[in-house]
Amino acid sequence: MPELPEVEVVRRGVAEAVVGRTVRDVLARVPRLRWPVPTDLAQRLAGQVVRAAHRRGKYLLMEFDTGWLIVHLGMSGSLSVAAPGTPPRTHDHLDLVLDDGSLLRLHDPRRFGAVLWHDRADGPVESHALLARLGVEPFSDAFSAELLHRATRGRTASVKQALLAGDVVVGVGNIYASEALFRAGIRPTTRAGRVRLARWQRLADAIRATLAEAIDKGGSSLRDFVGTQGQSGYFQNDCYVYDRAGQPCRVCGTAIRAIRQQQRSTYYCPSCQR
DNA sequence: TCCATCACCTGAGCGC
DNA sequence: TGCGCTCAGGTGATGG
Repeated sequence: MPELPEVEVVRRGVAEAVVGRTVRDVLARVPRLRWPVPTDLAQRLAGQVVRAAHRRGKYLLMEFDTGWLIVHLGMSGSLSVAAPGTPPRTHDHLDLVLDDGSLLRLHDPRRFGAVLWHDRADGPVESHALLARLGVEPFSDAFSAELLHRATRGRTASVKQALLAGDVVVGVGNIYASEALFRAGIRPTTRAGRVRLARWQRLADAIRATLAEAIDKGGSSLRDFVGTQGQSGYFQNDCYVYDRAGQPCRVCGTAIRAIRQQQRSTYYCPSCQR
């Protein structure tokens, strides 16, 4: 499922294949995904050039002269470039038809994704309701142990829940939260408000390292994710704990434990993580 | 303000 | 083989 690394891999693919190209048409095959798909996308985008591909958290932002196409891949979404005339498969919900007839195609079986439009006349895209409340980017200068420490004082939720909430740091989903907490040696159930600054420093370093490594490996393909050329990622081969319940810890050999937190699976090593 | 829970959705996997 | 159930999980809405 797409987290920050997967969206970043997609963004790079879109930047390479689509930026600078002109949109000829938009074909939406479903009226809504998580939210209604704007019905006037074809009128808005036909004849417009894709100026840039940005990412904010797990949102992909395709910039046009008049605004931004906001795409969220949800849990099962993927974007791929298809040859002209390629017939849609089941769950191919939306095509951007480019000037040469090739297609930027959104595939999303679970339909938890979203396609939205933010008009430039309504202000910068960062002011969009879905983006305005997001926390800092983990690769930005604003991201630090001090920020994490300060933002979680007094919070009784678990440290993993604090990472997933997205109001402090963005882009860390269920997989990478478990992996980063393992690398930092912090048990996921620890109350966020009781984590000391030195441990936040280890966690901040681990978050950056885990996400960077995942991007280098093309993301994770644990279930649905593929890149814009249909390629799988390889990070899942390097997971220390995620989806490894009962298997020996790669560091100490202790059996990896699986628990439920807020209806989500959490994996950790009871020996390495305290 | 913070936190927990629910809802949305479909495919895979499992037991019967 | 087919049916029904559970699980997977990102995130907004809701209520305590």
